[in-house]
Amino acid sequence: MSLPPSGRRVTVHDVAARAGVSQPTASLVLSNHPKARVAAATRQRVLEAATELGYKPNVVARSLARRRSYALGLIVPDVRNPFVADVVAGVERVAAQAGYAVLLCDQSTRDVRQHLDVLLARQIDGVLIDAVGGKALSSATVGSVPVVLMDTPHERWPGISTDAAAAGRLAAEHLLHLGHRSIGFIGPAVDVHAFRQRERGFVQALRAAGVAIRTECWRRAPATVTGGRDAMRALLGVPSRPTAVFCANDLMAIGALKQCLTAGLVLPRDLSVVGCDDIELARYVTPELSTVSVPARELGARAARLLLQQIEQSPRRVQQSRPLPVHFVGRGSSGVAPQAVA
Amino acid sequence: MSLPPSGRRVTVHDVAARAGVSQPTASLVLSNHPKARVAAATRQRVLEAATELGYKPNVVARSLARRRSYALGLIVPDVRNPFVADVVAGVERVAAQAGYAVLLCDQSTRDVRQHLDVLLARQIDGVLIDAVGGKALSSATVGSVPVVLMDTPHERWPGISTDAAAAGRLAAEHLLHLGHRSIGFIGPAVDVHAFRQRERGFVQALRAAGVAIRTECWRRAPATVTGGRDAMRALLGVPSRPTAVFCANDLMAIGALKQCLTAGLVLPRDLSVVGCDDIELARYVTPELSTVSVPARELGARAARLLLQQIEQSPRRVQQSRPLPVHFVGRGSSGVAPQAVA
DNA sequence: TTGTAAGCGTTATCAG
DNA sequence: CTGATAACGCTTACAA
Repeated sequence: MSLPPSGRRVTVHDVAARAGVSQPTASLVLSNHPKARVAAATRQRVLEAATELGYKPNVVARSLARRRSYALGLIVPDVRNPFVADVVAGVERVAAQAGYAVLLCDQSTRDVRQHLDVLLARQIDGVLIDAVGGKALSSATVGSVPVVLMDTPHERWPGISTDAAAAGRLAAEHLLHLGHRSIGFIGPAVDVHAFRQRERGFVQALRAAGVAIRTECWRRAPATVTGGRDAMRALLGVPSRPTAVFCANDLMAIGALKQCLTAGLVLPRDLSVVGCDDIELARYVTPELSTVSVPARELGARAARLLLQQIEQSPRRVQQSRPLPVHFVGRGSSGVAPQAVA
Repeated sequence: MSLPPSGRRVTVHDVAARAGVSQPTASLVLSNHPKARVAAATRQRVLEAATELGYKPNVVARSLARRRSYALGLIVPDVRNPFVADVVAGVERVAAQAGYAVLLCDQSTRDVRQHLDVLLARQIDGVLIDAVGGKALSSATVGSVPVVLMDTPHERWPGISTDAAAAGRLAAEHLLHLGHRSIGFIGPAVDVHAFRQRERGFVQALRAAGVAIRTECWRRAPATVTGGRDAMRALLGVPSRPTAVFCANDLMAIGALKQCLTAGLVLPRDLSVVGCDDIELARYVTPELSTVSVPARELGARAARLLLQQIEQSPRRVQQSRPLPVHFVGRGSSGVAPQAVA
């Protein structure tokens, strides 16, 4: 029946030959171009030939000719952070449904610039960058490929953000409402916008309430579980320790929580801990983590959609969308402040 | 100084022109081919021209010509599972260092076959598939591209696995050693080799010890936190419930643990729970989760290396490597069996 | 050592 | 409606 061309993969050429049409004609019907004006009979023959031969288009060749790769770059800080994994999942879904491949780039491997170089060389149609440090972008060169930033507002490129300042504020208001006045903070030193804003929003709300910032209760640590744990260990050592601590993300908060338990504290009686992100596991630690819920998946999905829109209706002006709303989720790790504060 | 070709990206052609050499010559030095015999002076000129123009190679064009894309496909069940995220991180690192891009494919989006079709059309140089159900592979067609499977032994393709049977066995031995005789299990129904083997190893060890399998204590649920939670809820309802439960992964175990606490049990006094994977957060739940440590990152890294090896020294015979060792980690969620068992 | 010519598999632009 | 012909940007013989 079919003539499997020895060895080689079957190309449009083979299909055309078998259907008895010219190669470009075959191409026309196979890439079912909207304005493909081709006789029904011919189209039929071509399609038959294609299925008979088991024709699969070569996307690389197509990319070269069309100067479109139908691939997206996705640069993230660290896939192993559950929040980031959610973002990735959101991106992947939207991209796949639109027929785009996702090239995953983890910053633990190379820095943003290097990743961008690689991605550009691969002719990706657009790039998504999640939570990158401010400086890393300034020197970045992307030519004319669309970029969409996640949680990193930038004058040059559009982006989708979550309402990080509100997240900090909500955490502060919650703690203030519970009567806390001696409050600590644990966050990373990196220059990542979302983290800074979370901190800012937190600080501003405290200030607005007339609560003094105790600098000795402000701790910097990597945004990881162990970072949170270590920072909390240090924090528990300061004289007249705070009655509540806000951590810049849930991983840190979970580490901090654990450290408290290890130190024999009873939560939230002795100390309130509040996180940020609301990763799935936040409600599975003990006590359950009070936190600010941030829509990670949605962040990824929206960013991906925005990018696709940029790519496909290219020179359209992009209206800056408002940040995705966050909301506080009260659980067991936070409670009313101890009455007696020296 | 430089002549930035209007609009267009700069190509080898531009570089050649500027250096006053033929285009293929420029290509030769730029793709620094090992056997590129080209005069030092010429090479120099070409390189200068390249940097002056800011030349970046077009990987798509190169891929078409070389019939090699320097890209890998990575198909995973769900990036949001921390174990999987670790695997992904391992793969990404190795691939990036070797100059390969990683196309991430999540099975929550499409099934394996569909992902494979897309990947093949993109001319990827190889595919990594993690923990796929047995049937999904049988119908898969990949032509001649190398495939490496993770935790999914298969007659047709090489792979790297973790010692899943040992994992189950270790969990069983631990519980038996603690005196448990009435033991339950929570695992997914899916036909994924690693899960099956964990269960098998567990069952065999129990049988070997003469412990009867109580089928009413054998629960199927999705391999997620909520799956584990729901299964445990059901399990707590059975008459004369088991004194210990093994969960096929840590997510399920964490869900199960939580359900126990919610139900007012005191662990490990009332019930012992053991997980499998040893994700980072296992030691941050309360009580800390006893589990079997499985080297996720290493699994990903090894698989990636094996795949690269297959790609680069293609027809070399692949020696099947032995499974990656696992080890038991005793923590607070498991303890000696209650003396009195009706 | 270098340049010429051909090709990788598609798509796009034209005449016929 | 169809079929040459020419790109797309790079690699790779093979001559010069």
